[in-house]
Amino acid sequence: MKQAPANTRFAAIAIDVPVFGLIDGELQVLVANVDRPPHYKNIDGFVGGLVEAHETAGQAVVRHLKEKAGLSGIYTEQLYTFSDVNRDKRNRVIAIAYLGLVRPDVVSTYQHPEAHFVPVSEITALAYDHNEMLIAAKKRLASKLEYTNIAQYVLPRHFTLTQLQSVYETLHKRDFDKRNFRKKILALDIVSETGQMEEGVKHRPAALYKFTSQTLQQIPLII
Amino acid sequence: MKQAPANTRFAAIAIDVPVFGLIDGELQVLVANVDRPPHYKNIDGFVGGLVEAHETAGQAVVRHLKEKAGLSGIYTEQLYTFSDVNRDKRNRVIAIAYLGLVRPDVVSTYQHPEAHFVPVSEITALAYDHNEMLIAAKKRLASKLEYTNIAQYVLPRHFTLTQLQSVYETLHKRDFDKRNFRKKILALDIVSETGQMEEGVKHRPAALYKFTSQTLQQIPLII
DNA sequence: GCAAAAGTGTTAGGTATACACCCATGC
DNA sequence: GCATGGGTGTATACCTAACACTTTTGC
Repeated sequence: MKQAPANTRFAAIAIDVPVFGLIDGELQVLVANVDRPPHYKNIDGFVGGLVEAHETAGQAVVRHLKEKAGLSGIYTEQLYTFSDVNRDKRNRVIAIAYLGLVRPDVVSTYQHPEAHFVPVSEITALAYDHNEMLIAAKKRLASKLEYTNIAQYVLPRHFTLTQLQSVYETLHKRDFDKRNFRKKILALDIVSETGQMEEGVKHRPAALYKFTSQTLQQIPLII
Repeated sequence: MKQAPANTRFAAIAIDVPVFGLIDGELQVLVANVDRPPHYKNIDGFVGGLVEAHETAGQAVVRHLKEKAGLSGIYTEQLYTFSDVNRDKRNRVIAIAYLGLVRPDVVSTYQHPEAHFVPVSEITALAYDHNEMLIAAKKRLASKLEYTNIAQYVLPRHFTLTQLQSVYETLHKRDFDKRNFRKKILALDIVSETGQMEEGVKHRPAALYKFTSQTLQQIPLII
């Protein structure tokens, strides 16, 4: 592969990945400490890094998530490309943002020297333009819930209908009627019973369900 | 603005814009001749070009549309970023694709030495990965019709309800019942009568409508 | 008066919403 | 036996879909 003429190569290409997880009805996002004085001193930012000459943006996402957050095999999708001239105050970096999702067991057992999950509600200032990225990512997630089976990527493989409902309630900031929610979800045939029941809970155990398709599918209108 | 270290700057950044217009129930797209031997000889591709050091991707879109297609003030939105290592066989170029839309009068009077509109149905091989871009762009347009007022950008400012219906029919490749379509659109309050009527048609003149909001709005479910 | 597209209402079936009580388990 | 969340049905209002004829204009 030849390189483009040097004067056309003024920018570095980065990927950044807000990774969301949902625990106890609270939306969490993965952040890492950014410490690049003088502009970014001891401030949180999403996990990300440069794209290299031999890889696609998607491959860079996989690599950086593994190296900098110890995450692999998680759901990601491209979100938006941020190209403001001063989005990185140090030099010109174009960032291809991705949305990442992890299941609750990942969040609750997460241990990593560089990165950690924090409730989105506690996020204040982030490095670069990551606050803007966060808004775009939350919006994308909430909207995809309505017309895809994306909820599966923030749930355990086997889950109760109440857990599923809680995903919708958390991300849409409103409550749904339990009976109506169940009727709708079951009518859509996007989940099926596993035959298993919850165990070790101090109330009546719930039936466990799974998504019928393990890949992202468009659903004709969920909520 | 300092530059990033040279070894991180291996790629050029480009924007590419499939611009759609709708004429007589046929979807048209703007292409220009690409002639960059040996890989791309005399083949069509979308209008686009490099992003420069001082501008955002959005600004590059405005500039290239003006310079290479004589278009300004048209609707555009970011679509997807293509980063395959060999998407441009000559050297590494990352392309931020945008979707562009023009009104019918633009398509029907369009004259430009470098670019021209062709029916999407007649498109075969395009340069670079532009066939893939075309698919993504058509999909985006069709899907945004369903939950936004984006149709306005492919219609005259004043249009008949039949013209509006025809936009939906063309992009969804199916027919709608005229009475039901009108009821639905009018109930949504996204268009209002202008008070004017069609002129110079050899049949009963239709009432002319306009969109109540001239900016892109989410609509609670159109079709 | 004919061709061409505009414009308009009703009915039936299905979907969405609102709403309250009994059940199974752990402690 | 009590606290906790699991699980279920019905009635009403609303929305969707199917369907055909009359009106206005240009020629």
